[in-house]
Amino acid sequence: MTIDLRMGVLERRAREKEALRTRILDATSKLIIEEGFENLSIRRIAERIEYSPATIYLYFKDKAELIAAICEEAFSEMLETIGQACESTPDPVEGLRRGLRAYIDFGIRHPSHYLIVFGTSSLVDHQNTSEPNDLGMQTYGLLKRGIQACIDSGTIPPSDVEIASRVTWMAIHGITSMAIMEIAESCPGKFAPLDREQLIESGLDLVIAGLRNCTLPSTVR
Amino acid sequence: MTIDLRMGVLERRAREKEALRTRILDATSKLIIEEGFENLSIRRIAERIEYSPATIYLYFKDKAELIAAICEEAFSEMLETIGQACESTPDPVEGLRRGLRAYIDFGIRHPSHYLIVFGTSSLVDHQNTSEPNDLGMQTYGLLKRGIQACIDSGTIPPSDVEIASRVTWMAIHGITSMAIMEIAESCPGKFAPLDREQLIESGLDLVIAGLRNCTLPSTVR
Amino acid sequence: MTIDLRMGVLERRAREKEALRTRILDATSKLIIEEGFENLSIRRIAERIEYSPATIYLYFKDKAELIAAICEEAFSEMLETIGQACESTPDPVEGLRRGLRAYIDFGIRHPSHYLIVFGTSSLVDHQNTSEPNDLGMQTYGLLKRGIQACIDSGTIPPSDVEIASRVTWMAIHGITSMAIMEIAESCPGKFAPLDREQLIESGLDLVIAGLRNCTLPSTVR
Amino acid sequence: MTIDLRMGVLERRAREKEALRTRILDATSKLIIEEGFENLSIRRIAERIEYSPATIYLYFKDKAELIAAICEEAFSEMLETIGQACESTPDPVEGLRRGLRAYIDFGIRHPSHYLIVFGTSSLVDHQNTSEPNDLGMQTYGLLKRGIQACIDSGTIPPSDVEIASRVTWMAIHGITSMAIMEIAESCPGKFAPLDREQLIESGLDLVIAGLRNCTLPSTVR
DNA sequence: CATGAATGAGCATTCATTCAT
DNA sequence: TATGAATGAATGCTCATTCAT
Repeated sequence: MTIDLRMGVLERRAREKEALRTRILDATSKLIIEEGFENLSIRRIAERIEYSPATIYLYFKDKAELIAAICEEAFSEMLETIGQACESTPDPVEGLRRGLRAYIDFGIRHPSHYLIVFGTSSLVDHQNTSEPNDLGMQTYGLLKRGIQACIDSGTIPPSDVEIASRVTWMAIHGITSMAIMEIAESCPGKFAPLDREQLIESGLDLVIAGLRNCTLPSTVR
Repeated sequence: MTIDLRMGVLERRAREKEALRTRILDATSKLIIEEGFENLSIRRIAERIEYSPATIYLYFKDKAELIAAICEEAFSEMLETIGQACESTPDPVEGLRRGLRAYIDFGIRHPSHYLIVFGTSSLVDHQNTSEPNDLGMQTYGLLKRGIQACIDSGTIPPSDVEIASRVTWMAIHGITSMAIMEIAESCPGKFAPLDREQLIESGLDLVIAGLRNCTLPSTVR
Repeated sequence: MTIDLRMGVLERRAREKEALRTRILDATSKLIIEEGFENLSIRRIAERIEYSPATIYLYFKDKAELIAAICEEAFSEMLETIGQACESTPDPVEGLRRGLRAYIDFGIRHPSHYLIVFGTSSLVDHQNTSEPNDLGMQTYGLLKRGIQACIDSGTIPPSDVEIASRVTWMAIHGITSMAIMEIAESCPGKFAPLDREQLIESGLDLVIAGLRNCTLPSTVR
Repeated sequence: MTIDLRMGVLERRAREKEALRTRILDATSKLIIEEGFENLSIRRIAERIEYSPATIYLYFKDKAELIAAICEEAFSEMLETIGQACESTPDPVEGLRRGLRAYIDFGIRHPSHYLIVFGTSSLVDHQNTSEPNDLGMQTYGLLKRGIQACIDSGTIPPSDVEIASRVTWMAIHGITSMAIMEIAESCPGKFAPLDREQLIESGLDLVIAGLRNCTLPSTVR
């Protein structure tokens, strides 16, 4: 009985601990979205959750670890929504297209998260992060599978799937990050302010048409 | 002779001054690549060039001016090399392709310049920069002209040139920034380390094929 | 008992916190006297109290708030001691005189506080301070009431009380600030080092005699 | 003849040197008036005279020496205008009054100079200045003489002239510095914005009436 | 478990001053 | 005589982080 009680206590404690961890992550996410990554500070997070800054260090070794956790969260959501999009139709090309679109939309919905993970300013940080980032790989795997399905169905010409996937990703990344940049309303008026939706759809058209009509290498060099 | 000597002195001084200015710019560039734009500080630059922070203010009014100088440098060279590439062949499609390739190569050769200007970390700064950035517009003009030439020659289907250009730029930007990210050797081993040259050429193939085989909108929304 | 202990801890902490706050204020005061208001810096204060500069920001939002705290402290004590002095006698003229003397003495006792509030180096700061400074107004109100009482009792000729008060204040301010300057032992030997007490009393005699024998304007221009 | 020529050259050089010194002083004075003492910097002065900052050090050992020179200049003008005012009438009381008024007016006309010399923020600096400041003493001498003349003519009761002078100076200093503070438009609306002219004249009335009707000590303690 | 208090390191910028030329 | 170049020291302020309690 004593043991049972103790387990109950331990359990509750574990749950509470987990709950605060989650609150920290949520607050951080919101802060990033609302005030931008560069204005994120431990103190601001602490204020938000109404705990002291020191408390955060009980849950995360340092700021980097906290951000890494955020990225994982982001990746996880990304993986799920893209996965759903891909599977929402039996048509392989349409599935691929929906997956790509989901990727872009994720970037637009979570610009800071996207930029933390794929933005060029994250160069340094990734170097230190040695872990292979499983979720990212899984997402990329989704893309590869989508491309493969198209090849298998004969809708796009056969080629090395690794190359085709990477090339597709590059282009889609360009669309995504430019879309994000325009959200941030930078370059105001520099360029004709085109309709974002139209631009994204055109971009997808271009990529899909490219994939269908271009013979990519069948072996990597 | 006195005059000659004096002129010599003045000249040497001017040269030295120019040399230090260049050293500052170079150090800044390197620092941005190595440690990220957000970790750039006057003090770090000063350390790098082994001068005192105050010295930098002898060459640039403030941090903003220093960064602006880097951008201008970048744009100016970019415009020139791309222009030359475009004009190096009478074939419009080949000209377009060479221009795009020159764009990518510029990014690879001057990653920090590229990232400062087009990288997503520059979001904030561009907002403040009110000037329309003439050189950037001119470069973009080159792209539009290239696309238009292809349309005129019937090699790519007619469409709104603004849309076609922007979509192309997005995709090429994706290729460029991903290429840069790999230079920086981030994501080490995360993905199969494909041959960069092959990747870039495949990307260009994809984009060109896309442009040729895809009917983009003929009017902006 | 546990509660008692905890309360003890909390209390002690509160006391310590208050103590450091006071140390900061004192150090600031001294620094202002010794090195002048314009040489006051957060870092110097920090050195003085042997804490890090950052610590000061735990007690005061910024430099302005720190200085504001000093002013409030000053005004508050000033108001009280002058008020007591005024009321220490039923004779209106003697009451006025004692109030003025209390004003001068306050300045001598708290030279830096006085100088921050009324010194000419505070020109700039007051401009920014939008709040009407209630305590200062109340102190000035004391003076006006004192003058009015004298007029009412027929001991000084009737005149506009605002003018009489301001003129009195000007003269007393002169006495006070000169007395302070001599405390600081500046002008060493420039002038015959007269007895301060005698000087102050003579100054008060002059002002009171002036008020009694001079017909000041009865309406403001 | 050679000697003559040389002397001519030397003379011209001396004249030129003196001229630049004067230009520096003038520029400094103007800068103080226009932008305030606390914004005075060697570089700003250098810009004004279109010489390099280093040049200023050829004429003045350091900033302090330059400012000391400015003060002397100011004192010198003060002495002259007050002297003229005193002598502009045979009536000793009126002469004294005019002298005091000239003092106040000088302060209003050259607020920064006045504050540098008599302001309380100059505490520290005066300590270092060991020289007895002859011009200041002479000006004070003017006041003493004025008071003495009044005593001699029987218009103010006999007393120790040193005490009477100091007391008078204190009061007048109060009027002057408060007038200056209002020029700087600080304390905006804190107090009823009385007419300055009226205030000054009333202040003088008070002081003169005080001197006439008050028996100050006849011996210093 | 949580935190109040404290801090070292960092930031952009300005200044008086020096010194070789 | 004059100066261009350079700098050490200073400014107010913020932040991630630590640690005794």
